[in-house]
Amino acid sequence: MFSKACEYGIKAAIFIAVNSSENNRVSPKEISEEIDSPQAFTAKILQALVKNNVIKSVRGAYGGFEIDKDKIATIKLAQIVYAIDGDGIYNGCGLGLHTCNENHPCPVHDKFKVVREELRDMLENTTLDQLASDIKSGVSFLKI
Amino acid sequence: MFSKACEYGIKAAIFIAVNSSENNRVSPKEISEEIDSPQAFTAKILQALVKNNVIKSVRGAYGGFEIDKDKIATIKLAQIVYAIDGDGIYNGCGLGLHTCNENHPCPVHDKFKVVREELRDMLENTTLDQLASDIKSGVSFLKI
DNA sequence: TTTATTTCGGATAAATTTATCCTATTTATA
DNA sequence: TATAAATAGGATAAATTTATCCGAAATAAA
Repeated sequence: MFSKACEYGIKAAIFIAVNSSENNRVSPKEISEEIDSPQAFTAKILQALVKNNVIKSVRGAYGGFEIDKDKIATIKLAQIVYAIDGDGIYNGCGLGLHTCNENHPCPVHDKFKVVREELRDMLENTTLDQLASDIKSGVSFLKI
Repeated sequence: MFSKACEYGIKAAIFIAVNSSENNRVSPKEISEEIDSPQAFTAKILQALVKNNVIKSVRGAYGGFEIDKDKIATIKLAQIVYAIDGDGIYNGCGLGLHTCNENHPCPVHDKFKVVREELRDMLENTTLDQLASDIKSGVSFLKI
């Protein structure tokens, strides 16, 4: 469904959110250990999230990644997916047609629309704080 | 959502269905031209569909690919996707966790479940003849 | 101001997916 | 039986995604 990069990005953002809510800045090393991902690759993905204003980086000694506490509740899964995988999941044709729309639909256009709307809905109505709180309470997990 | 191979596979199967309903056997060349896909790669995908009993191949002169007329209405999109992409889309974790289930869920487990069920539903309730008839009536298209 | 720490970013490598090529095998027809 | 036409399948190449490495730039603290 999502690229590996996007999976890492989502998990990393959740982990950062959990820590930022406790005023704790984290490094790529800590992140990749907690979410079980390759460190250098994860660092690249973090850069993309920084560029897209999903997370904040602080360079230099005692630096790391964080999210403004009061922003955690406003960040949607959709923003993370968009930052890493782009808008293909929303706008791309299910069968890869270049031109696929109501007037010139691919064979599964209508059927896919339902699924895609469901997905879009989910991504746009799920915020980082919801996901982070489940991690904090031990209801959900970031690895294994 | 699906791999390129799977996209080609779905389109190829629809094209074969359209032709088989008119007692017309088709070649990889015709198929790849009609669905705008690389010929040799498409041929490989057709082999996978043959192995999984989605389509039938006839070797030798005057050979080609076809689907038993009375089988077209029974073939579900799900079978094609399974033959090419496997069951990852059903069973895989949205965030790539090896162990992700009700007892040990990833952060988006419940939210994803809804989308995945919608997708599964769609794939298991869409048959080749439905898709083929839209192509025949010019309502939907296989390329551009 | 120097040093240690840490992100940034470019270059490169490995793995996977996508795509091509060529030969073997099969089969209908002459 | 010989021939031509067609799928099967292995080997290989190209493209993309995933992953690693290393030096440059930034920054806090000594």
